[in-house]
Amino acid sequence: MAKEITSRSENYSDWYIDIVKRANLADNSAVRGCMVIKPYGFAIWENIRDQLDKMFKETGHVNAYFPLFIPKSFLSKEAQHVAGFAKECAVVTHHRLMNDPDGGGIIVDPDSKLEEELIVRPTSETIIWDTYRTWINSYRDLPLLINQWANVVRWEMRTRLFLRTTEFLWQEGHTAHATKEEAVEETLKILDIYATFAEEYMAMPVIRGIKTANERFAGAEETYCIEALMQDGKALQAGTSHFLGQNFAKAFDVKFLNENNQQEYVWATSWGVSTRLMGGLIMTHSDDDGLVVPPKLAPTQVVIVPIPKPSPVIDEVVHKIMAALKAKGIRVKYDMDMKNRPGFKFAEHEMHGIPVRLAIGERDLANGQVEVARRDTKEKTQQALEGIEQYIEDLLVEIQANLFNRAKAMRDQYITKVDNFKDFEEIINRDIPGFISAHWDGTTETEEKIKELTKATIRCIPLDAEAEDGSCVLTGKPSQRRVLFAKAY
RNA sequence: CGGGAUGUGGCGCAGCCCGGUAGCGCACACGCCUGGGGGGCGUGGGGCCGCAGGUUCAAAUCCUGUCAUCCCGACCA
Repeated sequence: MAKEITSRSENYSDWYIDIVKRANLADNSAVRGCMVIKPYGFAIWENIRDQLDKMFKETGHVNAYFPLFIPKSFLSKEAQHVAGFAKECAVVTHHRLMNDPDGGGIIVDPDSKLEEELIVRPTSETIIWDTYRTWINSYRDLPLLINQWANVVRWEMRTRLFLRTTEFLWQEGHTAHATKEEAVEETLKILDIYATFAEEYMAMPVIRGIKTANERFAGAEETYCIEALMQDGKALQAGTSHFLGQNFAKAFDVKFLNENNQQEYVWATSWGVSTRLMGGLIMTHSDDDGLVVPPKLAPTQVVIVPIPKPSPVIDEVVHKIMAALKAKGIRVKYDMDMKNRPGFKFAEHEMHGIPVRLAIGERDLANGQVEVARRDTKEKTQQALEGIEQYIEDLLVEIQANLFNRAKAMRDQYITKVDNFKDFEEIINRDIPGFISAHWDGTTETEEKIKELTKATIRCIPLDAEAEDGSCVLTGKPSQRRVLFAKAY
């Protein structure tokens, strides 16, 4: 049926790439590892961005913008931070080009070498904390709750559209607080926003948890995360919120005067989600017919297809329906294209994941009906034209809920409790491995050993993990709670 | 950086072994017939065969070099 799209069972990776390209989300670019986000993909990203932005602002955050370039010396001020990012930085060394005197075209002018090289930001903690030093003097300046929407560059070895690109778009929040308690509270508040957004808007169920020391952000005291499960049984880290302690305050000498006139270092957090969410969105809901977008994030929620093509009598009814839907705040589009036939249009709209499609022909009009097709179940029904806007409003709510419930049922089905290493290996090597809930002795050595043996990593220690005495699935040493393992993107 | 593969109209590919007018499908443009799940017929436009050398009367094809991309590993949001 669907042309040029690999089925999930045939090859999940190819399926993913086919969806991204055929649904016009993104393309590879002339620059290795960098993608072009196409208008339709960007429209979805804008909806993600706008909703998150609203949630940040509702919780007291404001937006600002910091430079793309970071002086090399800044990056090295926090030891762990530089260790974590040094291997994947793009560096600006010159600022001018010239004609090659030997006729070889344009070359870098060797005389334009920079005194100090500039790093293209892989993340902005350093430049931001260097700036905060001058902004923060007193406890009255705190808390400082700033977010920025930006692009960052991480020179990864292997890239995949949306999931891992050399340049990606994200938001990064950087907050400063007077006390540790307040900073930890902020970290958790953001984690809650991320989880709420993922579940209520993306319809993507997530597990809230804490990263192990091994997986922690470079320079953080504690990293909290939301982890989602994709349809192929691999985990996707969908967002992280870091409690940075006083590490960056100390590295950049950011102190404030407390109420008792004493100097103290500031407490910090940072947190981010990226265009990777687009990958999560695709791999949570889409099927072999194309993309599936939850109604709340769909650029177009309802598309109307005239059968077989626009005509004055059909147009008139369509415009009435559109007005009624728009009055309810529903994003609706009339497909007036004259070139393609209905069957082609149906397939195209399904490929783009539009939640609801209406088909209207003169036959329907004679019956006072319209055909309603929902993208999530592919169900088609005839509905009365009268009051159709209410039916559709309710249907969009139902689709949103159905997508979440379906994804959650799948996710829950693929969380397996495991108590010995033989079972662990068997589960992790299934076609759809999913999460493994198992005991772990708490050491990095064991974590690394398990990764080496199975390619599974500890995705997180769930925040809601109950205390339970057990023994480590690999070493048999005592453990107080289960952690979640999975193969990850 | 190790292993494998590929570069030919916008996209997907054949042609290469065995040198001799650059082809097919899709897409695109126009016309007619169609029209409730990716229509049919016809006509037409579009190419330094990745790049640079070499062999040859003659190179997409053979030789040398080079660049790029993709896949599999190690690194990661």
